[in-house]
Amino acid sequence: MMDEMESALHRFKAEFFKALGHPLRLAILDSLREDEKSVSALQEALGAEQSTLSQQLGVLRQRGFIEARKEGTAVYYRTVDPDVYAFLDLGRAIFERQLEQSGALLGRIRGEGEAVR
Amino acid sequence: MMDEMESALHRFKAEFFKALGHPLRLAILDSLREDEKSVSALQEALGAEQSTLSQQLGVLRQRGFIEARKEGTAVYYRTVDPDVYAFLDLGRAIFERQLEQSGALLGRIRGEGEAVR
DNA sequence: TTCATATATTCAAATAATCAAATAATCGAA
DNA sequence: TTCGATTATTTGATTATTTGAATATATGAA
Repeated sequence: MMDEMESALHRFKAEFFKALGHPLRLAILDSLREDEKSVSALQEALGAEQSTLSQQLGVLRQRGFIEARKEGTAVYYRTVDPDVYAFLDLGRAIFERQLEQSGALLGRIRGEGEAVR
Repeated sequence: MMDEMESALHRFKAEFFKALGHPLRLAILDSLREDEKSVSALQEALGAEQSTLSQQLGVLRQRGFIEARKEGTAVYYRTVDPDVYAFLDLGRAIFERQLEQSGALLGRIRGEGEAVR
């Protein structure tokens, strides 16, 4: 039987993965790869509702993925630990293999020339 | 604005992460690190209800993380792509740093000597 | 001040995920 | 066959997550 400590760890890890289990949150992180961005810049870039965006930014901030800097009336978000991108990219590699195996729709996603992450 | 292809990719990736965003599913994967295991062995090891376990095995299988082999009346599950463990471990490293930064409860989890994943 | 802009928070509704009990399906042994 | 063991599926109840509209808050400019 699993001991308590181990399952506590699994609970924490699950929280970590859950934070990444949302399209908009992934899009936000990708959007912050090169530079910090203001909320309105993200809104423009991602085409999300203001309140929705703000809420998902809150999730990512709570879980420690991003942090905020205030400048006048704007708030700029940036990635706390750039290593998450290595992690996300490794995730992509693995999940691409899964898709390939299931003979899936990767072609459409991967596209040609397009630098898609 | 994000184009459709990119957001489709984010949706797929989110599904991938979401599959990992559950304590029992993580425990299952960890349990399958070294060897395949039957459902009843997992049930014993993880202390989960039979139906709950079977359901979560189904999620992991659907998403392509594990696959099944039938032997008599037992079903043995194994990890499809062992590289997911490198991925999970990298995830752990990153999320540990997040915890440390937030001054958190990692000590208790990490324990001494105990090989916790 | 007051106003406009940017962001966060609250709220309610809709949807999705989780759980465990009950039932079904499968298989080997008697 | 029938029985027992193993696993999967269905079901209903519960809880969690997501969404956008509405409202609140903060800040700088006039």
